[in-house]
This record gives sequence, C-alpha cells and structure tokens, in this order.
Amino acid sequence: MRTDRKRSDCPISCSLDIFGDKWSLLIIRDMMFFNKSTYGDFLKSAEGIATNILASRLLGLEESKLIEKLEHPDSKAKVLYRLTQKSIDLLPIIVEIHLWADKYFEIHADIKTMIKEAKNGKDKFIKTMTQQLKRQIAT
Amino acid sequence: MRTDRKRSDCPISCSLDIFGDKWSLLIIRDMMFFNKSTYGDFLKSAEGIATNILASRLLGLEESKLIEKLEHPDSKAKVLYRLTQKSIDLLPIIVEIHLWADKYFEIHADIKTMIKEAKNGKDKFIKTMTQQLKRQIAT
DNA sequence: TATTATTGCTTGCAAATTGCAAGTGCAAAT
DNA sequence: ATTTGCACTTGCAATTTGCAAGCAATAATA
Repeated sequence: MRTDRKRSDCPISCSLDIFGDKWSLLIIRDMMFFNKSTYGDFLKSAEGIATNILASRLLGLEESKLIEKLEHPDSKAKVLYRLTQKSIDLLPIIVEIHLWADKYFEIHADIKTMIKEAKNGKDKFIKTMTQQLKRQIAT
Repeated sequence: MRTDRKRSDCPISCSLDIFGDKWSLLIIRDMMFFNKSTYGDFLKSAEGIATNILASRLLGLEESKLIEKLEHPDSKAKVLYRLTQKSIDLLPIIVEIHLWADKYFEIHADIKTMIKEAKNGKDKFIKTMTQQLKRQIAT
C-alpha cells in the first residue's frame, strides 16, 4: 500500500488517506463485529480479499495505528491482530454507515436486528459496544 | 469506474462499493460544505484530482444516485451537479468522520470551528444542515 | 522421530485503475 | 471572426489489484 504523504489538511481527506479504500473498513468490521483476529479469519470473509491485498492492508492499518500485531496465546504459528483505541473510535462512523445502508439497501435479517438496536438508542449502543471493545484491549 | 456487482450483502461492504475510494466523498464534501457545483469547481480542490478521475467519479456518483446532473442556469456550456436526498443522508457519516479526525489529526482553525459546533450539538447541527441542503434541492 | 498440515505470509504476472499531459467540441465573450 | 472558458476525452506510463503458486516456520499426526 502506498504510504504517501497526505493530500491536504482536510479532515475528510486525511481520514480517507487512512481508510478510504474498499478493504480496510471491512477488516475493522470483522474485528469489531465478528471477533476475527487472525490472518486466516480475514481471508475467509464473504468479500473474498486476495491474500496479498490483505497483507498490504494489515500493514497499512498497523502503520496507521488502527491495529496492533501481537503474539497469539494459542500458538507461535498464529498472529493476533487487535483493535486500538483509534480504531474503536471509528465505531460511530461505522454505525452511521450501517444506518445509511439500512435506508438504501436490503439488509439481511440478523444484521437488521443490530441496526434497529443502534437506531433506537444510538448513543447507548455505541457506548456499550465501545466499552466492550475496550475491555478486549485492556492489557 | 467499475460498475461491478456487489461483493457481499454486508451493509458496510455495499456502502464501500459506492463511496469506498479516495475521491468520491471529497466531491460530496465539496458540494455539502463549500457549495461547489461544477466540474471546474471540483478540479480546483486542494487534493488535486486528475480530470479523467473526476469524470469517472462523477459518473459513478450519478449512477449511484448520489448526485444529479442538471443544466446550469448561467450557461449552456456549464453543467450543474447537485446533491440528492441519498447523498444528503451521508451527512451523519461525514460529521462522524470529522469528529474522528478531530481527535487524531491537527485540524485547521476555521474547520475546527465547525467541528466544535457539531460536537456540542451533533443532532442539532445535522438537522439544521440537512434542512439547509434539502432546501437547495427543493425543485 | 519423520511426515503431513496449518498459518501467515511472499512472489510472479496479467489485468485493471490511476495519474499526467495533451487534445477536442461546444458555448460564450471579445 | 477569433479567442477564451468549460466539460470532458484520449493516449500512455506508472501504480495497484487480483489470481495462483510458492515458502518458511510452527504444530499436529503417525
């Protein structure tokens, strides 16, 4: 992935420099909502990311401090990827994307349940989920 | 721009299929916050989009119904690009991106003012700005 | 202990996308 | 009648993506 200089000082532009692509937020989604944490986990996702692209995205996310690479407790052959406070703070954005998508796409029933919960108590939902995710990274 | 089929049914994935790139949201930003509405306007933005990329993004946004192409009241040589309800509904996402960026980047003073306003009354800010944008597209 | 999986990548290569520069066609101004 | 402005299009090189195969380091199995 290109580790280019930023294109402007605009907050949107700076943000897109970090996660403005088709894959990065899907990896964050997998970690946030589906408890995925290994290279193999991410490869298995429905969208079918290519292995080299996954590697480059994981590197980019690590450089941007959105994820951390740790040794896996189960095995030395595995690598554990973990969210950071910086990526947990993306949750409000990701929730809003869900709400927008809910308005303009057909959403599968089980995800719709979560979206409804987020819609009927957005702040509560974000707060609760944030705390849960923070617990996971409490060293 | 590739008008591919969607990669999965995931709401995040579907959304990224539409605006998951480095440029699309910048065009929406220009229209929302800086009242830009013509091809030439977008070309002038700080990030320096290439003319062919701009053309392909405008086409993509139009196909996704995030913008509409209208005749410009001032001249037949000009084209007027306008937001739609669908893109106005992206405002909450864009606001949250601003808030995230505010936490992790240095933000220029004048934009910081707007961000503060959004932070101290998020719902109000979004509601007011949404109504203002809707007025612009009231036929 | 030797062999076979599993895991997390890397490498090679073709195809697609991006970025840059130049050009084109129509409308408007001079 | 000529020049300028506007919205693109085109050509081409460079970069990025996607697919398939390969590989080194554990870990599991015989």
